[in-house]
Amino acid sequence: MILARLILGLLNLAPMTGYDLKKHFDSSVNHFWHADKAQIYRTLAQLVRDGLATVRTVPQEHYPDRQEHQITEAGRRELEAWLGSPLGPDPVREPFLARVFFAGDMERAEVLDLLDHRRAQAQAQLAEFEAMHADLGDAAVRDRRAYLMAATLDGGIRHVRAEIEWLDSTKENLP
Amino acid sequence: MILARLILGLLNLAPMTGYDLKKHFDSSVNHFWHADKAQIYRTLAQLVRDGLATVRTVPQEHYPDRQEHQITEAGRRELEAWLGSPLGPDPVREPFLARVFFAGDMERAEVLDLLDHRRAQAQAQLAEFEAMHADLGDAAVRDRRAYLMAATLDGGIRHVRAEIEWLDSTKENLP
DNA sequence: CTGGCATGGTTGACTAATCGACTAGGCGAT
DNA sequence: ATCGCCTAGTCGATTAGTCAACCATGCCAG
Repeated sequence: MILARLILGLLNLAPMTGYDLKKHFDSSVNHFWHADKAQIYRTLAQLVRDGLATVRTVPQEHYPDRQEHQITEAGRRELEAWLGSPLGPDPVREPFLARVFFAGDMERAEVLDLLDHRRAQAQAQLAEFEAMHADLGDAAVRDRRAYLMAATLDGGIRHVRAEIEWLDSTKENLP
Repeated sequence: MILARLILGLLNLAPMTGYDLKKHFDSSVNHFWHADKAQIYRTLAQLVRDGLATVRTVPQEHYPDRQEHQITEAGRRELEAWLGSPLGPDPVREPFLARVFFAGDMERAEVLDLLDHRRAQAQAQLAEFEAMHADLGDAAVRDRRAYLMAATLDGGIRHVRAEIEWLDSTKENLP
């Protein structure tokens, strides 16, 4: 599964708890992946079972203990293997395009409404991504790791922009 | 589930067998959704259980019988309800961006290789989509249903083009 | 002093999706 | 004659993902 790899990737940057991981999935990683917290904890347990990560309990004052997970050597090898493996075709899944595809029975006004709603959503997401991008320092110009992370965000932005342009053009010519 | 809706949408265009549906998913619908055949058959059975579709067996010469599924009135209402329902945020899932995000440990040449491979894939997909688009008649200018179906393909095309531009820009500035 | 929020984690039930094998007849090509 | 492909559909096993509840503690605001 891909989630196991993403978690390994994050653990490779720093040891983390499931809670930390969830926060990453909800922020820095959320423009290309989403993960449910139950699934994160279960995948983490599986990584430990498979020897790709280890846990140690770190007590804290005033807070619950942290179950800190660290990537192992085997885990690093797994990660490398994934990064170097051949690209499979990733299955497309665009629920919104699906709606549009089947919207032929709707009134013209309803279709316009649908497209407008989507546009508002996309615009909001664009603003969010652009704000995140602005927060990125200038390390991303020299350091390859930072550059690639920033690049994925840029990919998300271009992606959303393309969608907005498509929405506008689709509205304009709608018969 | 979304698949049930997509199947209803297709059945709304014409009565079909699971086999027919699978072919649609592998051709006209493949730019926004993919479905496994086992899942199609199971979902079809579920639609019948729920009264959203009916089956009748149509014998054929030289070929196995067709289990032809037709949408019911209740099915049409379901479909309409879906089309009119509020847009949820659809969870992003971009395995390729995920790889790039974690590719910081790779050599520069390896990263370039990864991006080039993806570019070749995207280019191939673009050619495929453009060929499909060229096959669409001119009905799509006047008829709303045809227009919207063509629009989703156009969306796919813009999407892939944006990805190619992103890949080029990412390669160009890679430190 | 109470309620909400953050930390940190677990469980059960369920739905969705994938993979591979299996059945079975007909067709055309080698 | 046999091999592979097309039509058409079914089944079992497994993985992935979602939803909602539940546990416990501590902090701060009202």
